[in-house]
Amino acid sequence: MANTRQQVHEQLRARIIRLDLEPGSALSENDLAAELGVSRTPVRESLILLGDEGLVDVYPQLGTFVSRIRPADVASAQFVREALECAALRDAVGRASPRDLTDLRRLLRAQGDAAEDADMDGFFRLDEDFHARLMAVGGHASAWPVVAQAKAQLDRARRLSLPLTQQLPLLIGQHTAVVDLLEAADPAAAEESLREHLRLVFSDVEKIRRRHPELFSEDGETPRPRRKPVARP
Amino acid sequence: MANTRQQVHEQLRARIIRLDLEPGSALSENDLAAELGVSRTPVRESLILLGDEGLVDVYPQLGTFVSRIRPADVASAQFVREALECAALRDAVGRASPRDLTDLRRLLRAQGDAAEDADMDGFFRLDEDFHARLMAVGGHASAWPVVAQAKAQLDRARRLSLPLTQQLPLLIGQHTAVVDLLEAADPAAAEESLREHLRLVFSDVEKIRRRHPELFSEDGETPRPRRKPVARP
DNA sequence: GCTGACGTACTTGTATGGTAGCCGACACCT
DNA sequence: AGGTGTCGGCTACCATACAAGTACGTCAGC
Repeated sequence: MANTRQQVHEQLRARIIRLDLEPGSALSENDLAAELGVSRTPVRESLILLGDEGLVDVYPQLGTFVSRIRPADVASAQFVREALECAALRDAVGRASPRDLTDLRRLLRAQGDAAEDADMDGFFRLDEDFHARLMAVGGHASAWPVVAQAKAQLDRARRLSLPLTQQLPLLIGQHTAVVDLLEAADPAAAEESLREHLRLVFSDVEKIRRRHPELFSEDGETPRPRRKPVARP
Repeated sequence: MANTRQQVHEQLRARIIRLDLEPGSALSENDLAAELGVSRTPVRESLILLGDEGLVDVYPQLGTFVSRIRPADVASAQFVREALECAALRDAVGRASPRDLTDLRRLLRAQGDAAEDADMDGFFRLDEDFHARLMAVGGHASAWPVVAQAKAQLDRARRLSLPLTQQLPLLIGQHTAVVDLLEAADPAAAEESLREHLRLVFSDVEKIRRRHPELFSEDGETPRPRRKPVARP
């Protein structure tokens, strides 16, 4: 990719979602530009886009900060994701070709392998591929970016919940159930199964919130972050 | 609002949706900066955001153009809007307070007045208010921006269909039906009524496509637009 | 008349300089 | 001691300069 801005944007986005950049930490245009070996311009433009996605908060003349996870945003993202994926699945039932089904089942097997190897990054990618493919089967691949943007808010917290590795087989089982019901052409049951699966992710986020409250924004908190104090002589 | 970028962004966005800036026309950073009396930077940053929304297409080293309406994008936007608004309406049934219902009915009356006065801009605003309020009643006000972004693709074409003014009472009637069924707490009928309403808008876009094909991107069209010829001496 | 090379004018992309505003630290006054 | 004014350093914002690239108009050559 020739475009510096896109490179910076993708890299920062990945780092934020991986929690490599911690919620609440400051992001200075100057520091990032120096660290990445580019000028401030593409960094700044990337931060503007990330602000639009809700992944960073920009306070003019004060600083840019990795946004803390806002419970209201999580609920909103979950609503968007659930509504879109379930609607797409309803359209997918009856439209799935044999090729679609074999591809989906291949993804399921790959997820099983990744779970056995404890390959978290691989499992995450395959999970994303699975859900994207499901929407594509319904003829709504072009709506996936909307889901992906909403998902970003959830994935930051989910990444922490996976060390509870014993859940992986459960997730794969739910995926399998969705595919089975899709093949059986039972729209209502398929949708309910998918909804249950997505809601499980939601409750995971709530668990993480209790275990890592520092990643979330308290309700009564002042929205204005503090600048880091200078070193005293 | 002190922020120049936001001002430029909102103004350009409004102009594009109003079709004041015609699909396919070139937008030069320099020209816009001169016209608006600001430098290239805020203009450029606005164009990046508009590109992210799908309202302009940026071709590096070639130019930036108001995007033609892509039928695939219209279908995608319609899917997103329908899924989200219908899901929100399902949640709204049974939650609507008397205050919600009176506010909604006040909006309906205002729409009737705007229709009588042939106040198109006013009717558009009230239509937007109505749908936003409907989602708020379901507790999903924060998901409205997602709908609004999808709606932008539809509204560009809709603006042309409204001179068929005789449709306005039909739209208001459908709005009224939704509120009636919401008050009657009939989720299935309310959802079906809203879906029919949204689909009508969708079919309007198709009508406009036949009457104004120049606003839409042909399927076999080369994606690379031509640069405007220079004046000869 | 037709074809192909080339120059020019335009575009967006990137880098850098200067400005207004905010916060924290600290001396000073009450 | 508690409040207040000022100063310094930092920030994002905006303006501007430079670089890389594309397409069109021109014109030489056939």
